[in-house]
Amino acid sequence: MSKILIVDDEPTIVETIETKMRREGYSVFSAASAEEGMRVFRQVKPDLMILDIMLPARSGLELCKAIRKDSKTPIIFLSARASEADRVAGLDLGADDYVIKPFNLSELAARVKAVLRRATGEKPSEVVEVAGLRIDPARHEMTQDGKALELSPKEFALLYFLARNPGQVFSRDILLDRVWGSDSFVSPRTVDVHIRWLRERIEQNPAQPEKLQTVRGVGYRFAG
Amino acid sequence: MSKILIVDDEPTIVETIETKMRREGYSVFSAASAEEGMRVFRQVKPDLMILDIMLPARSGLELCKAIRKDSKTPIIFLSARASEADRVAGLDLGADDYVIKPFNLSELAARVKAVLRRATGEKPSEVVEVAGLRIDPARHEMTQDGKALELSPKEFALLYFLARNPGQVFSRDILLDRVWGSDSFVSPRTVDVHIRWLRERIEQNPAQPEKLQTVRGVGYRFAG
DNA sequence: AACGAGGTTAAGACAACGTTAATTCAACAA
DNA sequence: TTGTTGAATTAACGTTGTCTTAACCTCGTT
Repeated sequence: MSKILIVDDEPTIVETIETKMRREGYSVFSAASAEEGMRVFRQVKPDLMILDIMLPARSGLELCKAIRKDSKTPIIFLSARASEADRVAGLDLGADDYVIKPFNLSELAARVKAVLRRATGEKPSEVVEVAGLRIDPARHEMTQDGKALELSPKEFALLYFLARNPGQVFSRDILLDRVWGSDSFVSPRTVDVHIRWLRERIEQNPAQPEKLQTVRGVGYRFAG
Repeated sequence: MSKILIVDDEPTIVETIETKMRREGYSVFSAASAEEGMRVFRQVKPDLMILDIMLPARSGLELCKAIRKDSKTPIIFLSARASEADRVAGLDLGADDYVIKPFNLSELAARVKAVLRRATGEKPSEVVEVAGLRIDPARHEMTQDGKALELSPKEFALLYFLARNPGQVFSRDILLDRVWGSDSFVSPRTVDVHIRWLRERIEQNPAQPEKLQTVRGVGYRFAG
């Protein structure tokens, strides 16, 4: 999950944001000054920064400038009231967004999500073509020899993962981790059921699978 | 050398842009309101305008409309976190480009240059034609098999966005970001309702949509 | 044959979606 | 001002599809 660095000298604010962001599933780091912020930044290389404009000694704007020198890490500014001067300065330094205090925590979370999506998630998703299958995540479409097939979300995700790594065997645990996510607690046998449904759809004879193969005692693999 | 007119009610922003543009070698004029902007426009006949959408009293959009009545002067809109709806409204009125705050000054300069270069040249027609629909944002008109249909602003923006990217699936979150704009905090389910209304209008049988398809667990897409 | 691993099936829990209606808000007219 | 209209948003409710689990079955190995 993404790492977020919060830089603000007011402990209560840091704490509030920290709690919220953790609950949203991010790893959170924090610093109370620009100097400390820079140190932590270098150490943890966060995916996004939330930065108070008003900081003691060196301002958040300066920190932003320093960071922008050698990184494109997205930055969201936090500013006490809408000082236009701050805003303009923020624009010029390449802030990705700004939030005005007092702010709504959900609003901040929404902006974090949006900025992270723009920063990381805008790369074109890759179409996988293998064994007559064509899997296009952007269109969420799967075709076999030209014919479109309907898949449920989990089926789609599982097949996409396996087909992207043809020939490689994955244990149920690994599949759960990679396809379901590391925070899911489902029985490994759940995988079996989804494999079965996939076979039902893409195998000529589901009883003798050619594409989705079982490796006894180990797991499953997409033939390749 | 080209003359540029900036219309924005925030002095710091005007000043920032002004400095940059002078440095780029343009003659710069400015105004703080739509009325003043109109006056200055008539006087100096600028080669390009940079126009804030949010202006006191009469909006930038109205000013744009007024100016477009008797001139083809290129206009670049400046908008706090532009939404697709704003953008459509802007295109509707013949804006030449669009810059979203917070923006990068160099980026703005680059766009100014680009717009001036093709000032007389081609403007890509933004009309989308797909599946019997014809969507023309410049006229804010939509026809299905030749028959005109009325759409609300949000409906229009949403349909335009989806139809412009046929086949691609968009999550509710992304649609909110791209169509509503990143500064809106509406529930993702709001998208559902607009989709429903659109289906009501453009689908033969709204219960079995052929154009606006649901991709369960993911989002919506325009068939294609 | 006994065991373990995987296959298969069906039922219940749950989440996602569709739909409607109430509410809020802005624009506009009287 | 007041009333009217239309758009947008949200909550509530009903419906449907998906996921998960557990029980049982089959097959291969020892």
